[in-house]
Amino acid sequence: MQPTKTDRALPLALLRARETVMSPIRRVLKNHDVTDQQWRVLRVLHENGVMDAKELAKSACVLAPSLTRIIKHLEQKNMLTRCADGKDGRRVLLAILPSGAALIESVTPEVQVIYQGLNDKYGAQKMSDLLDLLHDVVELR
Amino acid sequence: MQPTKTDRALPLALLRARETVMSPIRRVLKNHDVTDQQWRVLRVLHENGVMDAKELAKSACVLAPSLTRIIKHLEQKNMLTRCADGKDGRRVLLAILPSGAALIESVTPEVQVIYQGLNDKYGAQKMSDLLDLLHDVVELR
DNA sequence: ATAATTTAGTTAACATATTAATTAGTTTGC
DNA sequence: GCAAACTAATTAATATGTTAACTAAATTAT
Repeated sequence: MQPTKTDRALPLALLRARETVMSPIRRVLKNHDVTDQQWRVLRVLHENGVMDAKELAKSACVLAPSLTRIIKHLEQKNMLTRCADGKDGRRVLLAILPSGAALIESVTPEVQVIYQGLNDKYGAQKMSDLLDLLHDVVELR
Repeated sequence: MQPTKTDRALPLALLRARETVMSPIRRVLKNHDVTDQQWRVLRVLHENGVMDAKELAKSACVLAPSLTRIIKHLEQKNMLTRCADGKDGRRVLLAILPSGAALIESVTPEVQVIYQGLNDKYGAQKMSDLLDLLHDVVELR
């Protein structure tokens, strides 16, 4: 194996796979006027309830500076609220608002269809194997 | 399987895996004053010789507008050259220059070490399986 | 041949990624 | 109890991602 050869380079393979998967999903998100990062943030918040910014950033896989801007943006759209933590003056607590939840619930079924098509074409077993291998990569950290 | 559950979502898993792999590599690249995209562009060009912008963009997995900017940047650093294609006035032909090649050759060994460590910890067989599965994802396109 | 279409590349506008520096609040050490 | 160290979040600066619009060159169709 030649790890530096472009055609067997892991980072590039991960990027290409992500592009393939995200491309049709992005079209759906575009129709609903959200970027995929904004969608990720809202989704995580929808699943987990109230979270502070650090937890949210880690779960949604966005960096803190990006999250600051995304929050600002989503706050103006009334998708989420920001409030200070009473116990720790540094922390910012975030919660999804009804219009944010409504967005999630209207987008999710459309995305489900795409995921299902992907699963059918790719194979459920392979998909599961792939997810396991990807999680193992993250465990190396 | 719940494709919309964040903890089994393929795009997020791909993103997280990429972060894990790229993070130490980025530190190396940072020391050599290149971003990973610039490095990818130079690497592909180094492997393939003269290419036009479209081929390069596809191989390096960067979008055309990004490539335009990256080329401008790398041209100013004398890492590559741009010249018009005689046969097709629209095309731009690109070739790596000695200082670009020198950069690749000085960075590659350091990155090799990181890849090797990753391979050792993760396991060569699993790595190969993962790359195969990722290539299969791209084939779905 | 020439108008219509297609293609390659660039530019524009906005959003995010990345690192570093900064600010404000909290904890630790002595 | 207070200075030092740490932590959470924001701001700043530069580079890239993403879509759309645009320009120029080449192809196609009639």
